[in-house]
Amino acid sequence: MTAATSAPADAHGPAAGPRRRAGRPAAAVLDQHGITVAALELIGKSGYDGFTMAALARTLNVAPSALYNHVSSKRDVLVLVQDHLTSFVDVTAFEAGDWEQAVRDWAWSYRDVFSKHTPLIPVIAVLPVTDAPKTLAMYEAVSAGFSRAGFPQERIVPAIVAIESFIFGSAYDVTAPADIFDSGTMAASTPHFTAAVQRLAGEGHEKPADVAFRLGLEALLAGLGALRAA
Amino acid sequence: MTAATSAPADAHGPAAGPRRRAGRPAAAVLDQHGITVAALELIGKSGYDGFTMAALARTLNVAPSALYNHVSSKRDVLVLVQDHLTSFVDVTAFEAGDWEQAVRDWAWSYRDVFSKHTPLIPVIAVLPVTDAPKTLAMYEAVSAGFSRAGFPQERIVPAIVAIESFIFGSAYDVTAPADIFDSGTMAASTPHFTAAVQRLAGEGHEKPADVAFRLGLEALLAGLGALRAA
DNA sequence: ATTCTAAATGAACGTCATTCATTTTGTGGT
DNA sequence: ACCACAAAATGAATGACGTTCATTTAGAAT
Repeated sequence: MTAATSAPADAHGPAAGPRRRAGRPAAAVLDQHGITVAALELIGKSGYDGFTMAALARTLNVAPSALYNHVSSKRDVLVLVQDHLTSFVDVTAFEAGDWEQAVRDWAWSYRDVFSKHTPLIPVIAVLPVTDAPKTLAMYEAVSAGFSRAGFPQERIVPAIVAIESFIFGSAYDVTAPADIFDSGTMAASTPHFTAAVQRLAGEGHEKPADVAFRLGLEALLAGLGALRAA
Repeated sequence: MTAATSAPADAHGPAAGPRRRAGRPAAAVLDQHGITVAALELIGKSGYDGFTMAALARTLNVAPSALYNHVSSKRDVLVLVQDHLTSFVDVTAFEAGDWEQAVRDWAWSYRDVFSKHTPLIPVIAVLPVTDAPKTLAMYEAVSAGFSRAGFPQERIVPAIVAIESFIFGSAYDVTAPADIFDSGTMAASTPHFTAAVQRLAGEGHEKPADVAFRLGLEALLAGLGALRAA
């Protein structure tokens, strides 16, 4: 039921060599990687509304039903895209340098990647890491960094989950319309909120979503950083 | 395009009295509030998968097309449900008592309400407050509390947005399967992460999502609380 | 009684994801 | 070379859905 990426083909490297037990037929016009790349490109061009199995098949010059030899559902394609996107998240700062800056770089990068792909968030959030190897690799890099920074083992996963939750929520925030907080005709009945919103508009030219993300992230960094061993 | 809740009927109280210009016909079997309540009940019974316009119409003993006299789309119904649910979020602690405990109560309550309604989160996150009066009322109560607690005006909205982002992300987390972090066969290649996950399982009996939420929320409270005036 | 109009109806439509029987096409074994 | 196998591709069909529209219904105002 929840078995994502349960398609027939193996999920090893591109050139895995002859490995199958029985006869290996057909020129293989299609494979999971090709589908993933085509899907990502299609999403970039047409957005998630234009992303249909039919449209995906068309870009691959293939019948829609052919896709189902390699993926078991549209959700499966989204899982593949999600995992592929995760490899664009920058975790290099965890290898060297201090924990705080590493988390900062990672978090901003993570948010930026998925703010253009918010329809994937409901998928990511409940996806077992087994079905997403590159995502798992990201977690490994991050938890290694936390461990090296002196984080108590039993707090590492909760801390990562907390930061990730903040990132996912903030990714949505990026997509919100600029006037989302305009109270319109009810402004009179919401004086405190309306005043706070007005103070916001006058501030610097940084995007509101970025201001909120920075504020929350720095607060999290300060609060979580205190957990590290001296 | 983004004009939610653009249905013909007024959105005032239930008994708004005679107000219309011309003749007021029909016994009005349906109205927005009735639709909202029925939708919420249907979602509770059948989940968001079972929530179709046809099913909603059936519970109201009405043809599906009749719904479109009161709402302009299915998304519109979700907006109504969202706003209705927001009235279940507890903001009472902001009236009296200290800021930190008020935010704590609010945040837990907010997360608990929407963790059972995660399909609404993509809707909420980009919805102009004008289309959601009860949500606006919540913001008013919260920002009043922030203001009273000595928060600088220009930081109030970003702080609320940051906390809300964390709450939305955490709501998804509640719905994640228990074994989401089980690395399976790749455990060997992810030693740090696997070790951290194992430390987690051994800990107390509190649900992992609750542990992460508490950790992140307390960190946010500490970090954001420092912004208050003395 | 006539008229006006919101509300309800039922029959469409169009879009999708998905399934299935069938055909195609290399490859490995003989 | 030939055969048999099985993965891969095809095209038609299916079943949900959300939504639209011409038409009917029925209360309220004049």
